[in-house]
Amino acid sequence: MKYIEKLRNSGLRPTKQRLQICEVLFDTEKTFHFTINDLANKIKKQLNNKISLATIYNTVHAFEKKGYLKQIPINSNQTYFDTNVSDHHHFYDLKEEKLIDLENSDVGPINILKKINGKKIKSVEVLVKLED
Amino acid sequence: MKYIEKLRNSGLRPTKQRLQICEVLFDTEKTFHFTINDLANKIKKQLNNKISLATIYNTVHAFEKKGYLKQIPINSNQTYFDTNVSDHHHFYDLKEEKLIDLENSDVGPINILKKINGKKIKSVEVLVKLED
DNA sequence: ACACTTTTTTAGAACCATTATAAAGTAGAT
DNA sequence: ATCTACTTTATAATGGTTCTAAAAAAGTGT
Ligand SMILES: [Mn+2]
Ligand SMILES: [Mn+2]
Ligand SMILES: [Zn+2]
Ligand SMILES: [Zn+2]
Repeated sequence: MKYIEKLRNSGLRPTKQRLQICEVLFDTEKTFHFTINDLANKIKKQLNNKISLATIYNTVHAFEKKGYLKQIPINSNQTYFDTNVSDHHHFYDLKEEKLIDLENSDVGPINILKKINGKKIKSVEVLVKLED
Repeated sequence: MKYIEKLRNSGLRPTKQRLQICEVLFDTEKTFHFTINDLANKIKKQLNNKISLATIYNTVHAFEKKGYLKQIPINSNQTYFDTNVSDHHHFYDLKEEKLIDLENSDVGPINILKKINGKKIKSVEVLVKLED
């Protein structure tokens, strides 16, 4: 299993549940955006065994903390995550309620001119809302 | 009252509660960011009478719909609103959990190169996360 | 002022995503 | 095999937000 190493190196024990969640999240060609609910459904469909919701939450948060997932800042009652952890931006289609990746190259360089004393920039994220 | 007209023109009846919320929100020199909970506390402190939480929610949503308030896209369990409805951006201080305005002039011009068929851009919002 | 309609406020219930709990299970070390 | 720390799990609790439906207030016409 290719994820055993990855988990071990992160100080996470490679349990059956974590490995299966890795498969669902990272064994795809393309990266994708999801909510916990999306992920739970995907797991139910792809896997024959059940993983408790608490474990899904725990695992997603553990992976996020290790940098294998990113949270996307957006106003929604559910939290959105991204398997694309590269530095990039998003369209948000208001009608469809869907996120679309916007690569850094699709956005001109962003230069933050204002400085805040004693603070440094950790990330710069652009959200472009779309309407019809 | 200067807000009576404003509310009438928006098709909102100028009730005592709405006028009082207007005072708390718009009678200040500076614009500010708030959650519903912040606003409820502010109302409790500034006003002698009580406004029910349901009315605060209703009013904030009504004002947002009319464009007198903006929702700020951010990952939090609470929804953040802004009395600054101009086109602008935000710093988010992760340690202090505070938002700071970032005027358009503090950010270089943003050019979204990618186009989505049949959709047009409604807004472009930048969130700059700050750490120590 | 009064009657009538529509909108608004309100307390409280309901909703529901997320987090906490604590007991049972598992992984890794010795 | 034993021990210990970590993990999973079902379930309860939490808490922001929305819903409900009855009372109050606002607007309209007379
Ligand atoms: Mn979360
Ligand atoms: Mn809201
Ligand atoms: Zn993305
Ligand atoms: Zn602002």
